[in-house]
Amino acid sequence: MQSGELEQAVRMFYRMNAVEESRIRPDAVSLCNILPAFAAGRASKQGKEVHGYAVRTGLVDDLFVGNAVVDMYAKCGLIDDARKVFERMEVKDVVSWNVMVTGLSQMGRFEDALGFFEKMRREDIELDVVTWSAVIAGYAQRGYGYEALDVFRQMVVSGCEPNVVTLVSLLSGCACDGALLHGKEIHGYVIKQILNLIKNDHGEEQMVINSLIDMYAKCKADNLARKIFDHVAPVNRNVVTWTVMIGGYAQCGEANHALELFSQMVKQNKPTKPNVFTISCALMACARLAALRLGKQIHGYVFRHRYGKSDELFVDNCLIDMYVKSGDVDAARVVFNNMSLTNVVSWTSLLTGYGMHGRGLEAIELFKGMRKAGMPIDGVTFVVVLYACSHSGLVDKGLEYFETMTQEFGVVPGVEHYACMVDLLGRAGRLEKAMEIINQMPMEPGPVVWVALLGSCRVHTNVELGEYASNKLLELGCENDGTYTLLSNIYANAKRWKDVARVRFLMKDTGIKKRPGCSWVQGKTGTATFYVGDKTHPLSEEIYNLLGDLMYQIKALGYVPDTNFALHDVDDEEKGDFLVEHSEKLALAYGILTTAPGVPIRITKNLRVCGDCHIAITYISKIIDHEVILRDSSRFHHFKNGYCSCKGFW
DNA sequence: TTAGGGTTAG
Repeated sequence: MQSGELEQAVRMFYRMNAVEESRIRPDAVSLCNILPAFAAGRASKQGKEVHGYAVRTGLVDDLFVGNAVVDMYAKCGLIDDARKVFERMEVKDVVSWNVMVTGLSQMGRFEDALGFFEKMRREDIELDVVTWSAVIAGYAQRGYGYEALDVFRQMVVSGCEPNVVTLVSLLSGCACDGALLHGKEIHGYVIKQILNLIKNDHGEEQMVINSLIDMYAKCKADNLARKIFDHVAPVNRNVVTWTVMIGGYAQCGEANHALELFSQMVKQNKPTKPNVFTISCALMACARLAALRLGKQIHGYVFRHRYGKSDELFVDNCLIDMYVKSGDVDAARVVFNNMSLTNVVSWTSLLTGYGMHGRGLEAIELFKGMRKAGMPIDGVTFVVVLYACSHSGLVDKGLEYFETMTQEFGVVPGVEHYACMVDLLGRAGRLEKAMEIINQMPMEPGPVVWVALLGSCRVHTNVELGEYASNKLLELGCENDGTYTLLSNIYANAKRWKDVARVRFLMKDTGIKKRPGCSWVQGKTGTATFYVGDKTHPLSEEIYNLLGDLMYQIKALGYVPDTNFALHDVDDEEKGDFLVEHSEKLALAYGILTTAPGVPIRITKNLRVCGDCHIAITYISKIIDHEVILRDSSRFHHFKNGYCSCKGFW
């Protein structure tokens, strides 16, 4: 409810009091008009007074008034008061029960809501579409898609006809865990219902179609989602239709498609104005791709189209995240500094940024500022602070924070904090101390802890501990390409080719494929993507020629190819050739060819940067007139004048 | 009178 409406309701209320004094009694109808207004405005004080009036006058015994009072208390968060009134009602109907079921569900007491639902069934109260929809929505909001689907089935069996609300709730539940994709008969049913809605010209089918698109996109069936999207005539698409499709692509890792669609949205003949949801989805896509240029354009769009005060905070937080992940943490800081209002997300996003870019000291300063500003410091804050220490090699500072987080802040370390400590010590090469921390853990070390240890074993070539960590991961059922690849790399590093072959065989046997390494550069005309040994780019010949030149030049400066990273069981000369073809080197050469002197080259890699590429790019940065900003799956590396910002902590 | 769709930090 708008605040104006609430004021109006309050005025009505005082007029009603005056009326009471003049002995003209407001009737049930007036109470049923006023109570929902107080419910919507969460105005429990006024609501209570009206309740008092209803008791004094006996109007509370009216079924509709009773229901409105219960609903008012429930909506104001006073669910126990709601329940007391409900219990005292002599005559109840299905609405009285429905109000309690939804009230409890929305107060986070879903178990109790289900208790009421069961009681309704036991007492043979005829359930209506609102009861069923409320329970389906309750499951859906908690991410229990299968349960929502199950209740939906029971509803259909009982003969109760679903409506738009039911379908929208069901689909939002199915979007959480892909349940609908496994229930084809329900799919058919939903489609039939939508067709019915369209045929009967309800005008509400758009909402169901939007939910359907969202559900498919969230179930990673983005092709299917797009099919439906394309099927909807452009005039019938509203801002949500666009947003769910853009957000769906962003979450499916199809950020390019998301951004194409965003451009299409704002360039239509009669454009649909993106709202904050759309903006945040588009910025999320930019952040994933590190698409700084497009992110800046969206920033410009936001600036020109001034969003409301309450939306500003949300959009600014998304902008900070976009700038941080696109490699421009200083731009993120400017956004932060210009915010009239910040919240914990704003601070944490920027803190993460300083961590990712290896600017640990600034992260620590920001953390101090966060305390001064009175922001809540919780477990998440410490994950970020420890991460920042870890990526800047601030081992002692990290150990200090780990000690004080409980003593000073009352935050008990969870598995994720131990994982940060293992990472912190591991990156710094203190593997024994990392193992000591693991042995001291009061809980079972989860996969995150072993992954952190395994990663460090890879960097610091510790075969024994690496084998131990990967065995632990396999015991925990983490049979993914990352575990096997890291282990295989550790063996290859130690020249244990038989073991490499064994791991590769295991991968083949279990059908696990290594994700191919892939790097991309944002050029003026779009994104150029490269895989290992890629020769598909139109500039391929120039790229390889330039790389050949660069290799020749840096070898003269002292660069020796680190063949440990080639990981093929061939002789060293051949390995050198494989190394030249790594995706990050190809991306860099393309960047040099297409970027004006003095302008930074921004590269993104889906996996961690290869050690040899890291050394090579450090050398190359001595002889080119560009800063190279490389984001890998772990952090940012800023290469300039023969130096990398990561200082070896990667 | 009661139920409903799309966003941010680790």
